[in-house]
Amino acid sequence: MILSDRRKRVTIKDVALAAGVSTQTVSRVMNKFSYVSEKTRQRVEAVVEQLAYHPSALARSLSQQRSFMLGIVTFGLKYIGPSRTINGIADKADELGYMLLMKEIDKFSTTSIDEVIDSLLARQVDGILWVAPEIGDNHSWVEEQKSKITVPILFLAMKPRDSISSVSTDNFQGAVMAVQHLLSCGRKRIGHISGPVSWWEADERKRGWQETLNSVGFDTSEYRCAEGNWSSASGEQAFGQLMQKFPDLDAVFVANDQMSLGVLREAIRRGIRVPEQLAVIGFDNIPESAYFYPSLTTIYQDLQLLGEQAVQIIVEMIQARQENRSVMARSRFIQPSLVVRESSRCV
Amino acid sequence: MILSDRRKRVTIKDVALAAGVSTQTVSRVMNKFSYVSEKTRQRVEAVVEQLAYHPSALARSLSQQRSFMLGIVTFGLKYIGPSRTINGIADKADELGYMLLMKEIDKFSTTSIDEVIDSLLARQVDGILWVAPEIGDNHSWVEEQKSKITVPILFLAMKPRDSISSVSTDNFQGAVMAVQHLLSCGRKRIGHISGPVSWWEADERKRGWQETLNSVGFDTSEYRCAEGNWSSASGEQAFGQLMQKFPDLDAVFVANDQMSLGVLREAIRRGIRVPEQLAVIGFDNIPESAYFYPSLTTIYQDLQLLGEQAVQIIVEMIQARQENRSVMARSRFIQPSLVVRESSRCV
DNA sequence: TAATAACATGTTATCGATAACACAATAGGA
DNA sequence: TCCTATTGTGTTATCGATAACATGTTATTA
Repeated sequence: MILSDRRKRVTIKDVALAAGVSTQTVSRVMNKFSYVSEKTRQRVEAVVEQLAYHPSALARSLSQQRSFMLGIVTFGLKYIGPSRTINGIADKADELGYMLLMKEIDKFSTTSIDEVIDSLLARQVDGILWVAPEIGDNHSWVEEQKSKITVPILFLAMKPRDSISSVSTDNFQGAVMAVQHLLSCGRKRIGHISGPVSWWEADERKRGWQETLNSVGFDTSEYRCAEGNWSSASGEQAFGQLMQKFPDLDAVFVANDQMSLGVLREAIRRGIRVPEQLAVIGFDNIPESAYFYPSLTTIYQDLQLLGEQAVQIIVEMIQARQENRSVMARSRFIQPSLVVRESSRCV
Repeated sequence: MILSDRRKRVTIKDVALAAGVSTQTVSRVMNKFSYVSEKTRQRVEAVVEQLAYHPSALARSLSQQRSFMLGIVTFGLKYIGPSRTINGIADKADELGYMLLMKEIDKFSTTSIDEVIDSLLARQVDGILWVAPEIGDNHSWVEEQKSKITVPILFLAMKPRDSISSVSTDNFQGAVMAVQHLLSCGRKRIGHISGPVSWWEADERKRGWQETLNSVGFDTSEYRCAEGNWSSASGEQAFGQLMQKFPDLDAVFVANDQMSLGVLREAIRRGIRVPEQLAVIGFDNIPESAYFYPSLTTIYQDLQLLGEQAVQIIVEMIQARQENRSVMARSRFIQPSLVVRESSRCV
């Protein structure tokens, strides 16, 4: 057992030399396929074992022009949403043999977006997953720059657009379900606390609330809505405003669970009994929401699944491009579901 | 303006050819340093601009034997803790010019650990951050395998060991602060709901509770402790057990905020008034805890900072190795702090 | 038995960059 | 003026693998 210099990595040449074959043969053994005699194979494998040879994925990427890495662009990793999604991405990527090259962005300036994409492309990622919310027109660059991006790119939680692929939770439908549930419990005056409406997701949820009320002929001339910023603090505050203007509210659909928590707290402070006087329904189904007081009815969006599907789809796109097939860009939706708990018990 | 084939990447050769210089000169222009005449520089830069040349970081990594990538090994990304840490890591890495190559593990078998490390090394990461909890002896491989890992490695949240570098929150000290706070409020019968004690972090928090009570001469012959699994459900259940056995409890230190939420809920169910009859203190300071009912006193651990420091340290280790200096392995602690809220108001 | 297919292996070029070295051309100092 | 140091640029080798091609050896088939 020869111990070579610790610092130096064992290369395919070392193996070839030690086994008395060409590097090409070693490469063949490592990658299966192609013909190698049993005898040679065993000899090479023995040497590989002995020298603890591990091929350089880096060199392989360079020569194959393929890295088996996915570029992940995220925003707001400290929040639970993105990290759940990443979790699903990581699982599926692992299963399909891809690694993740991550880059977090903290703003949406054109230059920073350019830089991020360049840095991923420079490392030869095979595809890019854009895991960042659509806020205002921060996705407008997509149309112009799309042609410059030389690898498949898939957007998560983006408003559907022609000729761009995306996967999103059906926020609109989720909101519809929430409001229908409240209606079915006999609630008549249903308010809404939205997320920042410049966010596409927040806007969709709001639209779902509004259109559902319209569709059953409810008066929405009075605009029973306040805007928060996803935080519990903002939920608490928005609910205060709402109650000030509409003391007769008997239900509120809140755009996420964190804000719902703020609502519940403020309700207690004001002596409003939930659900007797006021039904509350959230969105997301964070694990804690089952232990709020009262436990929170909410719309469950499966972000883990979203991440998994995203990887599945982008890998298909990568394979298609590899085989020179072209695939239709497509926008997909994942359906959320209703989780009924105490905060909306029928009265 | 010549539009070349979309598919083909612009290489240094294309630039060299177009500018009428050697590739080496282009390389010199791209990397500053070294002598290039002003005239040549401008000509090359113009061509770079025109062809939209972006150097391949991949090729550079191969030839420089340096990738400016950090390997990140995580566990339990779906929980908020790890993702907060990753957030800090991502920020600092970006600042220092590193990208993150992520790999999530879901179990701790020796083979899977081997595989993970190999896959990172195969891609030539410059260093590895191990962002996974120490559970039982799942870190025992470190001692044996350390020599095989050819790049610096830094562990987060690991029990200090000689000749291994780590950064952790001082869980013991956090627990001490929590219990001292309860004592200073005049609480006499202080229970504990721990995390899974096979986790080093959980064990440290428990030890802090125990030793603090011992140090002030409190009777700990009665073992006022129950074990949870970090979830709200387990907190609720553990608290039930605890009250069954020790109905006279006047305070409880809970090993994380999620479990505390379960405790608060169960306390309400049992008609126990918090904080009048029972003080509750958690650990972590998740954003929601300020909006629990009552709002939760807790120990704040700055995971973001933990991540940032980790990157800072590993980059120093990388630089040291690059310059062939050796650095002492060191275990570091980050101090948590006490956040007082309603759930422990003095009576 | 000769032609052909399947198997087995080696050689050379390539992926896209940088390192190391070589060699001019200029500038400054003795 | 000659020598040396500083600049500026090109050439060749290298990083660690695979692709493409070439070639030799068996086995199969007509």
